[in-house]
Amino acid sequence: MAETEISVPSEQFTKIKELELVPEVLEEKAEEDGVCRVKEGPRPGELEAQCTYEALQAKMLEGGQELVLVPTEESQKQILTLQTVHFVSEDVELQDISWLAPEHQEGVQVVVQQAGSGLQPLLWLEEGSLQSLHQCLAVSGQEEVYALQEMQAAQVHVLEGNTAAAAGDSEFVVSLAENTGLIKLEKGLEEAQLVAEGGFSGGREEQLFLLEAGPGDEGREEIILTMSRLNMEEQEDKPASDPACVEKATSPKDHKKAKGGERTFQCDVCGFTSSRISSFNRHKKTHSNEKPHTCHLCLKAFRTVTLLRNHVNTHTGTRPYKCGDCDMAFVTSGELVRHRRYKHTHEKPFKCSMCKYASVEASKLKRHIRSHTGERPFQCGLCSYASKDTYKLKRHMRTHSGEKPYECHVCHARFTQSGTMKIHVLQKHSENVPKYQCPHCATIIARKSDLRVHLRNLHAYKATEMKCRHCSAVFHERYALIQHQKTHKNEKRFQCEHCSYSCKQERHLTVHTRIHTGEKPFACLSCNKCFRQKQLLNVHFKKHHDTDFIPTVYECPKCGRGFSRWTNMRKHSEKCEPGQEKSATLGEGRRMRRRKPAVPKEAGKEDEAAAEEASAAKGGQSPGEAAPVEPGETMAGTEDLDEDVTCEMILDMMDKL
DNA sequence: CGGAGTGACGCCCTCTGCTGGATAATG
DNA sequence: ACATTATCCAGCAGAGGGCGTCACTCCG
Repeated sequence: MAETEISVPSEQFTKIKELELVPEVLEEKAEEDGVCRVKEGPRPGELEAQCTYEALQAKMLEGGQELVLVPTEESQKQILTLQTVHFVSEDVELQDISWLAPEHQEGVQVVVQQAGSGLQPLLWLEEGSLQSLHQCLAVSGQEEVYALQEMQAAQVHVLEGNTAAAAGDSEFVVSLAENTGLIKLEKGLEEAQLVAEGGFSGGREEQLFLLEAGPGDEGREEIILTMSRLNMEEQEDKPASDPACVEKATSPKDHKKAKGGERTFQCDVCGFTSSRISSFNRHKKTHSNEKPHTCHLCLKAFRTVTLLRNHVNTHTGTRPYKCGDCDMAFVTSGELVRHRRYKHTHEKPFKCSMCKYASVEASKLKRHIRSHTGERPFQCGLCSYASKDTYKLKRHMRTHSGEKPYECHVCHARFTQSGTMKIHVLQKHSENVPKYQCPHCATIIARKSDLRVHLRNLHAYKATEMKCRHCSAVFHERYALIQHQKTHKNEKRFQCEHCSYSCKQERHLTVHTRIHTGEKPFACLSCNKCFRQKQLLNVHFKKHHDTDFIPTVYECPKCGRGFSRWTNMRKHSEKCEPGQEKSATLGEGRRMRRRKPAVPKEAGKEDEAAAEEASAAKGGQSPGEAAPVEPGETMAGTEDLDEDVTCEMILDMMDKL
């Protein structure tokens, strides 16, 4: 006897699950396949009639799990999902169609096509006179194709989402699906069992069909036939490895007489013993991968009906376990208990032995312990990064793929993490943006993390002393140092030895001192004229020796007179007679040539600089006085003169020149 | 046989904090 | 004009919460 069991590959399960068998999706897929959809499914009792087609096309879909039957007359589609089958006789020849009655062999073609790594079963049946389902239906395994007639018994689940079961027992309907029917087409031991489960006898013999209807709440119109193996315990020729015939698999020596004369059954795998055959059978199934209970929506298989029901509930949204303290509801009692621990009782049975951490779930404690041990089991395949859990690795992989799944709904900027997007929206597009006040100073910072940087940089205690650049004071906190140095800001601490001139910066005093020394270190290469400052030399050179030089001119908006300095123009403009304004564009003075104007930020600074300049001029001599020149030598502090002072002086010189 | 309880794995989320580039302010 | 510094901002990772799902055992 041959046995073929088709397991549902996880990949396929995922794919089908993603489709969720939503009608629209299925219709799309149907159009892609060029296959029409059933608009109204057959009633369970009409299975044979529905499966009698003038031309029947059956092929495996998605990894060999489905047969698509395409009737030509009604342009309808049925999907047969084949699970596990058993065969009465020895394996049949793949291309052998002798299993068909001679009168039906004409026009039938059985083709096995190669697909993927293995022999992908692909069955095409083209025949015009088949009269019944069992004649035209074959069952394919991983590498073989068999006729339905070769099977001793099989279950065929006919799922029809929008059709009420014709004869479904209410208990059975509740236990598997809302609309479930069962056709029993074979007499035997299974009959009693199936009838007990809500089946009913159909009109055929030698075949066993279980017809299931889908939930019917999603408007599904397609029909899915699911074929799965029945409990074949009574078959004599079943292999010992078949978990369904565990009693057969247990040798007679395993049958022991218990007290009172009852037999006990011992598992030859783990030694488990039971006096009840039902318990023993159930235990034996734990050693096998047998999953006879298949979800008709996603084809996933389960070992027990309970598991299947819980799974189906995930499709239907049925959540029997409702929380008494909130509106949440769950599929299983375990989920409810866990939810209550998280949200209501806050019971955390799993406690870390190394810290105070406690969790609701053991897996969370296990994950937490990795933060102590440093274990990083999840290695990135593209770099050296390894994470402590799968999600972090998945999140990390976005750095390689460039994926930015989170989009700002306002500006459509994209982000790699939801948290980043959230703070972006908060800071950029929200009205009440939270700010963080530094507890040690008046600084207000937009982000908490940046406040921490601020505290670290400005308010943290530094072991090394930080000296004031103006005096001998030392500080251990940078903010205190800065505040202290500001007190030196308006001090004119640099006093000229030769006159009453004083200034705030040493470099200004250096320039001033040249007035007394007569030093003019900057000589013009074209005319040998010497200057105390490099900038003055540059201005001279541009004005007298650079033919391309066009000086910046600020025009008075009232009279149009040109000034090289904006401040001079403004002073003039204030005294200029009104009514002579040329144009509105000259309201603030016209700039020429100069791209970045030396417009002062504060008028006070301008006045302050002018006063300083006046002070320097008052205490010294005229700037045109000659001084010895040392070729190639530049005076320190003259190349980076403060704009507030030096530019004013230079521009004033330009006006004078 | 079914339900409860438990464990395990996975997924997704939030909160948090650090980092470094960009930019503005300042000297 | 330039250098330095503070703040802004997105990227990224650590840690943990909460739920979905399923397998398994125990018990009535």
